[in-house]
Amino acid sequence: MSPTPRKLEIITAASTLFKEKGYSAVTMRDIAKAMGIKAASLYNHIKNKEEILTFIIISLAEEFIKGIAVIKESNSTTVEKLKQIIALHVDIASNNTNGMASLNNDWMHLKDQLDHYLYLRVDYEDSFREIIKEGIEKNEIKNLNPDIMLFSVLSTLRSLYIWIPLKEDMEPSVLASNLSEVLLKGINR
Amino acid sequence: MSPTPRKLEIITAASTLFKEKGYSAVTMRDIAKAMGIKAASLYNHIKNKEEILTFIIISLAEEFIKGIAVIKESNSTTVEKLKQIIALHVDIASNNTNGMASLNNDWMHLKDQLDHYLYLRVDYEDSFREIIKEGIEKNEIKNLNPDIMLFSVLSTLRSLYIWIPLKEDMEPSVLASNLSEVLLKGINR
DNA sequence: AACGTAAACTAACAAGCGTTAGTTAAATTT
DNA sequence: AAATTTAACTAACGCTTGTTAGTTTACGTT
Repeated sequence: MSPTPRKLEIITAASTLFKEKGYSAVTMRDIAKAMGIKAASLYNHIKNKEEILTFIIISLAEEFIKGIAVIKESNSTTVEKLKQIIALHVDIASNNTNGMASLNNDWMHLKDQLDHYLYLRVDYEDSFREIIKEGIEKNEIKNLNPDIMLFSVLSTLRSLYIWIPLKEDMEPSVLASNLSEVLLKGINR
Repeated sequence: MSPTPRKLEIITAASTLFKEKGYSAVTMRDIAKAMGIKAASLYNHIKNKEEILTFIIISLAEEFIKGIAVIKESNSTTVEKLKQIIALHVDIASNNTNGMASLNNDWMHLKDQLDHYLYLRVDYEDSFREIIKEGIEKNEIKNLNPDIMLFSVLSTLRSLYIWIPLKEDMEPSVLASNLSEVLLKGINR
């Protein structure tokens, strides 16, 4: 089940290229060239191109699902939960900026696992929305349209992979706390 | 300079497909099929595939540049300027959800106009950052890291094209004001 | 020393790609 | 009525695509 080291190298090389040009524009020959081998050699380690994309996306999606499940079931306050979600995104995105690009932009090229991915995504968004709604009911956060709050925060978190490489000097923990400040309290004085 | 009606139909059809699968995964035969003609017929109206993408991206980018220039030079308060920027994004995204997908995800496939696009993008972000910094200096908004504020707000605004089609019932003006509330004042109570 | 395996290679495939050339039919202008 | 223009068509091109088959090379185990 768990990939061999060489397979992981292929996935890593592919992730970098997928981020630069998107899945469809990257050829097996591109991936091979980045590793200094020929395209046919890749098939000693992987089944096909789709398997690479599937691994990148599904393993990341499951990380998020596991993360939010723990947060949701904890007995923290809503604000604490939201901060934990922000930290979760900063953590995962920091450790895999390349893969996050595929998760965001190339999921529609999944075949076998497309339905599974869509299920995970809906599940994640539902959990997130639940936490927001609970916070409104308990009067812990503002009573605004939950979908708009979800959309606003999640859009920022999903774009982290673009900005993190531009701010390499910033510690993930610092980024997470600064982001919490902005997302939770706004920028208005 | 301005495209013929038929050329615009091609661009519109292409935009829809580009949003669904990304520029690289859409073939000229796909675009032609969506219009009920043959791929070769497209070339009576356009120079090549790249021209379609270039038109979609550059015309949108220039809309944003023009919009923010007006806002920046106005003598509104910082908070008013920020609300105007939010309204600008909601307006443009509402009228071209498909094209916004290419602007966000397919700009790297530009050739001739790639440099021009990158220039416009930097210019836009600089103007936006300027407005934020000015607001901090004038004590109109919080004194937080300007890059993080910029990143946070702009990520949400750039993702609007994904969410607007899911919320067709919501008026653009209502969306803009709700979004202003969330982005400016945060979700914490 | 012989064997087995892992991982590279060369060569090739069928399918699909963007694009061009030349043709045809209908609509518009002279 | 004749000439021109517009916008579709068929056919084909050279190239690239993902992938397969068969071969070679290097290395650890017997």
